Amino acid sequence: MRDERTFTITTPIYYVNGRPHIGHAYTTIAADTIARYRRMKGHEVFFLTGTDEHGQKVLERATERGMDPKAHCDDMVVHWKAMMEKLGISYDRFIRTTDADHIATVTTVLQRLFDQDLIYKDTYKGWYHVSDEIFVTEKDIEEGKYDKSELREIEETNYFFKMGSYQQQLIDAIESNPTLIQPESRKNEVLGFLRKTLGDLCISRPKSRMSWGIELPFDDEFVTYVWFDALLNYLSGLGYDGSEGCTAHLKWWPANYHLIGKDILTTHSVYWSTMLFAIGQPLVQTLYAHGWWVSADGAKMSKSKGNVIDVDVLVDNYGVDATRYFFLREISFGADGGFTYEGFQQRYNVDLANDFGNLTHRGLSMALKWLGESVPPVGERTEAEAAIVARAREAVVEYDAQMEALQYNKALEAVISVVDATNKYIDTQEPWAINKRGDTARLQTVMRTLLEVSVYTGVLLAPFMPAKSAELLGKFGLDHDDAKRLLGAWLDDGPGLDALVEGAPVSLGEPLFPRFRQLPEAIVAMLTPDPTFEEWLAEQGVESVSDATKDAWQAMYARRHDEEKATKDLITFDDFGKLDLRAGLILEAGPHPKADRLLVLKVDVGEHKPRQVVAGIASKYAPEELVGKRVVVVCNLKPAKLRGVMSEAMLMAAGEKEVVDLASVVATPGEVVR
RNA sequence: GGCUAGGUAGCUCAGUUGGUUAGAGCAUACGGUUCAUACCCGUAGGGUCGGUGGUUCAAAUCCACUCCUAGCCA
Repeated sequence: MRDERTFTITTPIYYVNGRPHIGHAYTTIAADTIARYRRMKGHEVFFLTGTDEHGQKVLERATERGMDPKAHCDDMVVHWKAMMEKLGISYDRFIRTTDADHIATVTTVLQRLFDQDLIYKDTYKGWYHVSDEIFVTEKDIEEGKYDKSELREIEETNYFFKMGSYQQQLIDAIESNPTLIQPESRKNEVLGFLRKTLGDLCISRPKSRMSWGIELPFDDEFVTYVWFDALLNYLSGLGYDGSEGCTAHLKWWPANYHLIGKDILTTHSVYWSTMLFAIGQPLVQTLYAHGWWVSADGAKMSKSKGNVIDVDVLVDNYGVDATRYFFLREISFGADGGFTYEGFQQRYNVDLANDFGNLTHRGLSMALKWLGESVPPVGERTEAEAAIVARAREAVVEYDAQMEALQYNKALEAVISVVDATNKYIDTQEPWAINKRGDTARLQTVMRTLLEVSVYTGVLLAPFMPAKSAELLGKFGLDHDDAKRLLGAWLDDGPGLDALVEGAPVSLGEPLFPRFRQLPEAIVAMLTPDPTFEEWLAEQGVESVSDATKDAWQAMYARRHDEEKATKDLITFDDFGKLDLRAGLILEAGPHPKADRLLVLKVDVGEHKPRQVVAGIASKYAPEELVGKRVVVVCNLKPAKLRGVMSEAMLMAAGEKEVVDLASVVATPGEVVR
């Protein structure tokens, strides 16, 4: 058994035949978060990820581009590393199947298994589709899926791995080790698969058909087929050289977790496990197959439908930390999740802006305003503080257990529950009232509690939100080493909410997560399908256009495109007519009894009695300077109580956040404005 | 056609091995509060747990059939 204070986690290596998408990002974020957590716990971590670069599709793409396959891969890998960078992924090794050490390992393993008669050569007959370069089944042919003139019955020789001989050993291993495949339902799925007879695995391709791969050491007419090559990265990436007596990888192998998407469950649970049997290496401790993010509108994701989950866009608009948080918070790791941008923003606003971000900001604001820019003394704690401490202690235990089980959403729930409890605590303690009556000692205790909770959340959220956590802890003069130290102490003895040092400087800074009132423009634009010329042509049912008519088509496309853009967000004249805008004259103005920012006005809008209007303009105008001012009033807005005072209309004013100026028109009160 | 996953409040979902009045968040309504990012706190309404049948003292949970949705495969 390996040292428990080391931790190995892997993602699949990603096939470079395309660009990274949400599926890759999701697995990688999950792996990164647990890797960061284990490092914080003081464990030695090896986080392995990388790219799978051999095979037919990569070769095809390289050929299309007129490039050498390796050069093509070098080019593609840039996108994958950029994704990792953007998502803040702290991998320890980025392995490529074209790396020399990996190729050496695969070669050694192949030779060994061949020498042990675990790989054999066999010939089979099949229907080969010439232009698609694949073997097709009898059934496909019966169903008429392929053009008969393209099919040729050929005999092909390949090498096979004796996978089938390990069937029973594999079933036994899965049944005797309940944590080998998770979640539970996946384990049952694999056992179901193993009820059928397990065949042997074809592990080669003749070079004449596909040359981009690792050459078989015992037959230079063949290369290794991708799975055998790719799966071995989990060992080669950890230093395994393929020889029987190799021990270089044993510090890290067996890995604690292989994280995979549910689509590659069989290859990992069956192919990889039997390969490990053959090689004589222990199986991974846990193979964890997680679910998918799908578009919540039920439709398959596609660019033209505008329902693609674009991680880049999320990161650009909401930040990398919020993006990481969302994917791990929203659903249970293992289950599928439905994604909408509205849902994302709602989760962001509720959890991050309103609850967590606002809590830290309001706590700091109060403390700085009333007690100055340093950590106040703890003072005497009452039951209320004891309850918060107790909640924090419970939450750490829960958090740690859920993190270890990769139940990220539950770990986050535990942290957020402390945030919720603290918001309630503020409500019941009413620090503003304590401040008013001048009870400094009590105020210090309450403020200190709030600051301590901020530190607490900052530490526990660090694996999920490294940058925001650092920003928050920085307000208290703490860094990641402090976070590590604190976490260690809390795991041993429980948190006491006494991490800060009295008198240490604190600063307010900016709110961590600004609230979003509307979806960012970039996202709205993306959600509105905007077909390219080619897509538009296809929509018109036009398959191809001659050069002669192309200009005309393009002009038509441009015209339609502009028209659609111009009409998209327009309202009709009728819509506008619904507004009852009138000239008004302010007769009276006074402060709102219960809100500093509001004023209560009486405005003549030409009716027998003036309207009462509550307006949020106290920051700009004193009541006395408003009397006599001529304004524009929205008269058919549904009346609403604003902090207890009824408002029967609204003043029009310039200014997005703060009022800049009131709209004014010199006319008899009641005159229609349009 | 086969396999897999799912169907629980208006929305998104929890519901461990069957066991009190089926929960949470959001949304809605009402109330409280002013420290804060128009935020926070409280209360309320709202569900024949897809349907039918069965096992059981007891079913959202187990079984059978069935309808619907999604994905995969042939």
